[in-house]
Amino acid sequence: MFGLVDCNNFYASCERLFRPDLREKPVVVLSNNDGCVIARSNEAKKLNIPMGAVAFKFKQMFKENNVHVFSSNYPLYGDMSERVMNILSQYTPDIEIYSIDEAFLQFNGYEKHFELRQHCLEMKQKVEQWTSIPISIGLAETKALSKIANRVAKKFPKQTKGVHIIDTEEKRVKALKWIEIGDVWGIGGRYARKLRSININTAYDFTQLHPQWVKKNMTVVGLRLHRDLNGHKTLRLDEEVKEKKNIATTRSFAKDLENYDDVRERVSTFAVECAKKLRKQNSYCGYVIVFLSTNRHKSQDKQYSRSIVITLPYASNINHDLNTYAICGLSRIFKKGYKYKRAGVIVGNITPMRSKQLTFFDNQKENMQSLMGAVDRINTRYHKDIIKMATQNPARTWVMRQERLSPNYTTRLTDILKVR
DNA sequence: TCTGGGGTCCTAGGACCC
DNA sequence: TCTGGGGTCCTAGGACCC
Repeated sequence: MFGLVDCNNFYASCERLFRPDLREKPVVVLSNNDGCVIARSNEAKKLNIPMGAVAFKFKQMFKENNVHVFSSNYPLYGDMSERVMNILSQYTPDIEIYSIDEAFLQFNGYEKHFELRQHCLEMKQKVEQWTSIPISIGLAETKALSKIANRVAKKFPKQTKGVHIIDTEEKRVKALKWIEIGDVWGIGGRYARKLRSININTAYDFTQLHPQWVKKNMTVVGLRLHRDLNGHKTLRLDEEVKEKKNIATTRSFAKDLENYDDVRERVSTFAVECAKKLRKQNSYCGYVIVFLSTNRHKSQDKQYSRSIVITLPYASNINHDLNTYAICGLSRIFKKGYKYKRAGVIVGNITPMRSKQLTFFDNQKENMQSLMGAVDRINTRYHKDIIKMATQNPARTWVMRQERLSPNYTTRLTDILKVR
């Protein structure tokens, strides 16, 4: 059996951990730059605050309804996620951490020793006791079905106590007929529209389609889903923690930027951040992509958006290298006369450091790695990046708009809760 | 004033090889 | 009238996820 564990309203639940006064109160968490709503407590959902609601448009509404608003606090969420995953992995060795708030579990041979539903109820209770994060669990014979079982558990908490198991054909059909096509894992907006246009409205309708039609119109990805939903184990548990294939650092700016130097400063910072992420996973990258764009929401402004790929002469993860090539890319795509809203650096063709391909010339100097090591250690110790590239103007402190940031309760000594 | 950020996989088609 | 067959690699674009 597969189990899918999903933390309920994860970010909002994290914000409530150290704020017992917020229990049963509407809580929302905003995206970077406090742009839009990305998590809502049940009470906030009841107020009909939609996912993705634009924060400034709802300001008044939040005030009138005493909605507690938070900026996103990723150190807190990341740490709580790790704690939850650790508890889950005590219940089965077979676990795939699928996202910050979700994990697939596999239970092989448990039926001989455990009543699975009971086992999961205990697991759920343990997670809630140790972390205060409420979770829902879906169980079924395939991954895609466990995902659907999870939705049932979440939608009917009273009847299911947060754990739903699809273990009969009758339950499978019932769940598939209940779930709308657009809510199925793997069916996004485009496919949902296409399927509805041929009168496929539920997951069940989808399972009745001919496999060849699915393959032709939705590629093998759709076909795998089709098989999985029909109860044929197709998608497998992916336990391996893989090195990333791409790493990105991208941001919207709090204000529009028009000057080349201002945009260059941002791109420089993004490039250095990418280099840092690469070193953290012991990899090099082979190319750097730089992109920039104007504000697509302001249709009255002239629009411009471009990206460029710069292939490095040798694989690298050195601040200086990535910075140089990123700026070189920017200089080729930057055009004067536009109001820029967003830019980013993406690195790719990532290879592990242990298998570095040397070139005839241009090999980076040995001592650069030790220099980067020292920079990382110093920057970690002082919490912020006190050593920067000169292109990252230290006088300019670009801060993200984070007006309602909670403390790093669990990851920073100075933020630990005081108990008098 | 104000609309997020970071990922993956698959396919078709072009360029190239012998 | 008329010019093979079998490959690989790379990239852009389209779909999806949380």
